[in-house]
Amino acid sequence: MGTRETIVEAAMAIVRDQGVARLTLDEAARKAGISKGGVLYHFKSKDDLIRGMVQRLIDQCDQLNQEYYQREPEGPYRWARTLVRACFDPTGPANDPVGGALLAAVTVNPVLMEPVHAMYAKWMERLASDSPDMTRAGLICTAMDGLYFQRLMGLRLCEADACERLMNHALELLTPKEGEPS
Amino acid sequence: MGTRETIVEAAMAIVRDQGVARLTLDEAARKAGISKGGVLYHFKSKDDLIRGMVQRLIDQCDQLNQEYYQREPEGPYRWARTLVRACFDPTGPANDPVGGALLAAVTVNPVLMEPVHAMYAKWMERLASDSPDMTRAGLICTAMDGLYFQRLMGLRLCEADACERLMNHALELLTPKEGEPS
DNA sequence: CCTACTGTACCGTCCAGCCGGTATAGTAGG
DNA sequence: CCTACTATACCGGCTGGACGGTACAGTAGG
Repeated sequence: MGTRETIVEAAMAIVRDQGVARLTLDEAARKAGISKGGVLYHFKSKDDLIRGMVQRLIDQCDQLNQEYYQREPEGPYRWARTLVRACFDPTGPANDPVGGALLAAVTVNPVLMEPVHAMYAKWMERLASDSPDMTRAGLICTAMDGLYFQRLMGLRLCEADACERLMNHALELLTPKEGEPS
Repeated sequence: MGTRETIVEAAMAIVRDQGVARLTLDEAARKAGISKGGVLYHFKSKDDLIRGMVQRLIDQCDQLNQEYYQREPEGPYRWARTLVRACFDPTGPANDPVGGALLAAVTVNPVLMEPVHAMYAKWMERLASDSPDMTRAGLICTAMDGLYFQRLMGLRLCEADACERLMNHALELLTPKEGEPS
């Protein structure tokens, strides 16, 4: 694995385990097993490092969504269903406990959120492309954001089984019944 | 208004207008029109100040929920409907643009989240007390969290009208139809 | 030797928390 | 009424440490 990736990985781990405040160049270097100079060689500033973290998250999400999309049967709400399934992937970035605290790090510098905004816009576009009822799809996907939020905040509302019921219920709501007005 | 409240108010404003990173004792003092010493007289540390902010948020939420609960007709999902309505209150804490960035401030010190956890637990209890289908209620309320998350992150997915449609759709899903199971 | 990369030493800034001080009000004893 | 003492509220300078960023001196592989 490239040094760059190692550093990003280390930075993520720090945020996850110790909170955003603890993310410093020194600490990231230590955790990555190199020196601060090394970190600053690869990322020319702390903001730059955070940018790297954000990009990584986006890439992971994109990849995961792509995979689930392939696997999801065609039909209405295919993208919405994909998003739901990806959100519950136990290995995905959404389930890294407090992992996305990356986004919290971003709170410090809102400008760094722009790539995320772009990602969201893309998702919405996809969602709109195959959702018979965009309000319905939006509501369900917003619930997925809620799940993410709860994880970020350390709220443990979903025990494993309640979690699965939640997912199934969301999917049900995205499966138009026969004879139901779209 | 007591000095304590003034300080909390000032701190909130800073976080809302300038981001968490800008929240310092000096700045809070300046904005509140007193000196740093004064701030530290009322809150013995920065963490303590943040604790005060969290408490204020909780109190506001509680009050808002109480109000909406009174106004909400009896019947199944009364609490769930209350939470939905409160979430869309334009003057409520949930709609203070980026206001809840308070929670982001908290990201800095996860320990300070404990009161919020307690609040959540109470909400869940209430929710469970009058929801025929807890999975349904949980999903909808999680969507409300998602809304909050999107606001925190500066994602503007709800234009005013889409927002209203979302709320109505959520309420519909909490209004059991005649002849529907459960 | 040169390029890519890593390590170390250091600088300037910022900030939390401390502390000594001031002002005001209340209270008690004589 | 006056003095001594105490409590509350607030002020602002100081300091020690942390952190981002720079400069520069290696060093290993090609």
